[in-house]
Amino acid sequence: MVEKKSSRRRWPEGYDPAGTRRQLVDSALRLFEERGFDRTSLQQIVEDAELTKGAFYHHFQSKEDLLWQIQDEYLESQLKDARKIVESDAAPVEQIRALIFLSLEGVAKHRPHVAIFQQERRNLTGERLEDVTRKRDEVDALFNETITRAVDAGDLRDDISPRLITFGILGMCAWAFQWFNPRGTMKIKDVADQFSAMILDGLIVDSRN
Amino acid sequence: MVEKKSSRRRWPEGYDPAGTRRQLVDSALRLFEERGFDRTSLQQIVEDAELTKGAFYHHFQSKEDLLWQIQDEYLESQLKDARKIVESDAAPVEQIRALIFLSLEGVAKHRPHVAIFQQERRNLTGERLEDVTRKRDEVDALFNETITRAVDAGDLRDDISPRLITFGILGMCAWAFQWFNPRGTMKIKDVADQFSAMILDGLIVDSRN
DNA sequence: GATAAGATACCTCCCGGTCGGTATATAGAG
DNA sequence: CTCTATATACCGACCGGGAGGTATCTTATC
Repeated sequence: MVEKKSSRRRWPEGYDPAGTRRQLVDSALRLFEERGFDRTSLQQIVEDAELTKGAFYHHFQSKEDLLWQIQDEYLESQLKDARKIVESDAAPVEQIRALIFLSLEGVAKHRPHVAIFQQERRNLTGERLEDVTRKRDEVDALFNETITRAVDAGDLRDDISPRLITFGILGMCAWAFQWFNPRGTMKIKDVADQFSAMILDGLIVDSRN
Repeated sequence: MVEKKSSRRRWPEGYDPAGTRRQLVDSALRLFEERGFDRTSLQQIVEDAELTKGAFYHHFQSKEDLLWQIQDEYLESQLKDARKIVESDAAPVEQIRALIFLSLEGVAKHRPHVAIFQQERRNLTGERLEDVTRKRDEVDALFNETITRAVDAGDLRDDISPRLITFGILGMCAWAFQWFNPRGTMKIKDVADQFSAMILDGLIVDSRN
């Protein structure tokens, strides 16, 4: 995969401009996850990608711009998938299960993105911060709408506010990135199923069944 | 208070060393929460406390040392309270409710500590990181033990692993600091009660009762 | 030649940390 | 009580280094 190893000034035959950008993003993804945004210098990113600052500033406006693009590509992806679920004709409760799975799947499949989004968001400022926050809120709102619909339909108890349910579920899912090990024995689908069961059916053993 | 190597130190009565130190900690608490550890310079902390770098380095070994002390004072406090709950003679399920409340109460009452612990932990290194991680794990373990006891006693269903239940609950509670507004209408006790109900009794409305 | 893609040298800024000095309070000697 | 020695508490000028960012030049493609 890594074809470009030229530290000298030579252009390979089919050189790929988009590939260079990707390489920078991928290096940043790794380094930001490992060491955090502030503790990762431009120099490190550029060396990791076997490039130079010149290349970097040809593709990005600033270090913050890179951070924003990383977060944006994840949010856009999650937003798209979440919309697909909410716009489906599945029952509200099934949509909730699907959203839980989507969220956890994101954690499992895109760890660096999630880590960076959760931990480095505050390094964004101004418009970029607003943009990312807005998109995050949109995803949250999709959860909230679905949950509210489930409550209104009488499928979920109405003595707990939908807002609180939403935050509870989001928290459970978001927290997974703190402990879930993709290489462990537990598959993310199992986590999703058990979390869903826990929230929807409850934990208490009583005499009703 | 941790003093490992000391050479017969005694505090003169007339001075107020603890006050100065507190002022530095309090300034750091505010600034770290607002701007993050890396984006807060020593100069800012010291200016905010109306002191100088000289004073700072008289009380702390380094910037990281200050960060560690802040996290430590929170963890010690939570650990103490959590132990008290687990060592009580309340029923396991009631202990779980109490632990959930403790965790959420921490978020509400010590926002800056929680924010700094959750977001800036990675800025610690070596022994200090290990120490904080160990104490965090101890708190988590108290949750886990209690939950396991509840499952073993037959109070909670046994088809969801205690470990997963623990992480679910911890996530819900930890996430609260992302959205909970202490000045809002909702009291933290209500959040705790509703989260407990959600997890323990479940959300689904069925015909069995 | 125009333009894109990238390399290299360089700039300014400010960060964490140091270090010598000073002021204050207490303890002990006389 | 005063005088002095000493430890604490704090000040603030200073430093090396590395940070993000820029200017300018070179090379490849059309």
